[in-house]
Amino acid sequence: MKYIAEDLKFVPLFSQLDQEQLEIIFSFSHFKKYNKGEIIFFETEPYAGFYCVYEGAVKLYKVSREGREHIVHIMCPYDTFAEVPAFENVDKLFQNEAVYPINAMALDQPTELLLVPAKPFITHLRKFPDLCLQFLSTLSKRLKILNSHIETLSLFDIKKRLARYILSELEIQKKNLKISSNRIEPISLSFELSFSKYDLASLLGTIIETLSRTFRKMQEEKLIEVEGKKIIIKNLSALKSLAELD
Amino acid sequence: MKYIAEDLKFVPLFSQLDQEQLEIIFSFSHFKKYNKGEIIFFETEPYAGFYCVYEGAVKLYKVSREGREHIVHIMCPYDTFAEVPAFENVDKLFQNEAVYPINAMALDQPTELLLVPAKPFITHLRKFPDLCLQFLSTLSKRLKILNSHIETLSLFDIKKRLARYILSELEIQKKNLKISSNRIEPISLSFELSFSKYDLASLLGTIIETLSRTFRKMQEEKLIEVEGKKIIIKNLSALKSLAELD
DNA sequence: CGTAACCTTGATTAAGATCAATTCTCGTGG
DNA sequence: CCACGAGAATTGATCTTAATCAAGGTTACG
Repeated sequence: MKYIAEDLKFVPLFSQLDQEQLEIIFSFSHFKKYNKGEIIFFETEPYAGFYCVYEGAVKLYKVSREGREHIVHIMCPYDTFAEVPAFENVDKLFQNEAVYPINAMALDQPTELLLVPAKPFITHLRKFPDLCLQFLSTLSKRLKILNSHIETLSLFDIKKRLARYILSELEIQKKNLKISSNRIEPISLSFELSFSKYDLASLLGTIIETLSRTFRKMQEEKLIEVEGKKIIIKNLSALKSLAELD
Repeated sequence: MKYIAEDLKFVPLFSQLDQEQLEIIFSFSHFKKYNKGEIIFFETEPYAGFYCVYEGAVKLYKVSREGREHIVHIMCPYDTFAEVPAFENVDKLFQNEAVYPINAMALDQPTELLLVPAKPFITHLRKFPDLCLQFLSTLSKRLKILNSHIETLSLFDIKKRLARYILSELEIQKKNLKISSNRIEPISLSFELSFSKYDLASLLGTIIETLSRTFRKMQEEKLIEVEGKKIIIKNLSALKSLAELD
């Protein structure tokens, strides 16, 4: 698939920019294609720039010395990631001392990303005050997500974490429905996992065996039903109360 | 104590601003004093603006329904906090729908904060492109800290978390020494806890009993020595290797 | 000197990780 | 079309870590 500068408009980060500004950013950026399981960058690798997902999905994850993996984020189309080293310390960036702070791996078969090289981008950024504000908003949202991730890890057990995850997926689906259809559709109480249960376990800060047992418990309690990758919500209000979101 | 506009210069966030800009921000901001244990704001409370610590310390924390508390951040002089709702969604902000995302409590007896009201601030922000970039850098650093917090919670046991905390305190001390003294001083291998062990436990995602036991174990292994609030490092390299930072 | 907050220590329990054995699923090639 | 094998997922038994419960000790401070 061939993309053009206008496609950048779908990226929330760039949605406020005019055609000319988009062309500038597009001119020094380039597309990269990855296969499932392919590494995009490793932690501590020299920083080139930030990425924007066009197709597929990307997991951002940390690995402990013993090899245990924890997924911090899963990025979907039009999400941007790895902006932090671009802004954190501009001097460091221009001295080529910035590094990626995390590992990134493609999750889907054709994962297509736009790489926006940081140095030309930062050089242009001063000219686009609106883009600055947009970035502030994007980073603020990211901070909020990370805060809630910390809350989840430190205060909730696995069952509650899973309940929260299921409800958040439902929310995303609701939003997507609103965008894609103009007629009123009944909100579906089911969704498909878009990645393996292994990755879901890692996202929830646990391991696959524990996740499997937790799914079983929640099925026994008639909260949900699991068929392969499909999750069907059977008792929404009980799920909300379990997740402490009612 | 009486502060003037120039004092804002010590705040990294405002360090690049000129006198006139500082005066503007100072003109619509105001100081607030808190006693130890006093609440600064609760989660979900309507958002007024962000804070800047002048004196004392502030803990930012989440509380679970069962009453368990987890400290996400401890803010010290010249740190700013609660900027996120100002940037996250400007429309929401001006419709008075923004709320604080976390709880904040003063930790020290006289805690003095500057409250910068968000609406006038955002109105002015467009005129200060450098301040935007400074905020991007501040939020990026915060993101990095939160990422490492998540890594710590999900991949390290309590002993490793404590080792990491001790080493990070040593780093902060090293930095402060560099700033405050122009002669070369030997780097001290001890420091004072600046808050209670109860709060330290909560910061590390555990409870005070477990923290107490962990301190004892680390003393038995001759890694550190604990005398009240004073922590003395006895074996730095072993501590680094435990924290996986060597 | 007395009380409250802070901290330590021990015994017990519970959540979740680890280890190990199967089973399920799906893509590939014969 | 079936067989094979690899990766994904389930299940059970056991172990480890850290939380909970309970009691006592220390410190700070009016």
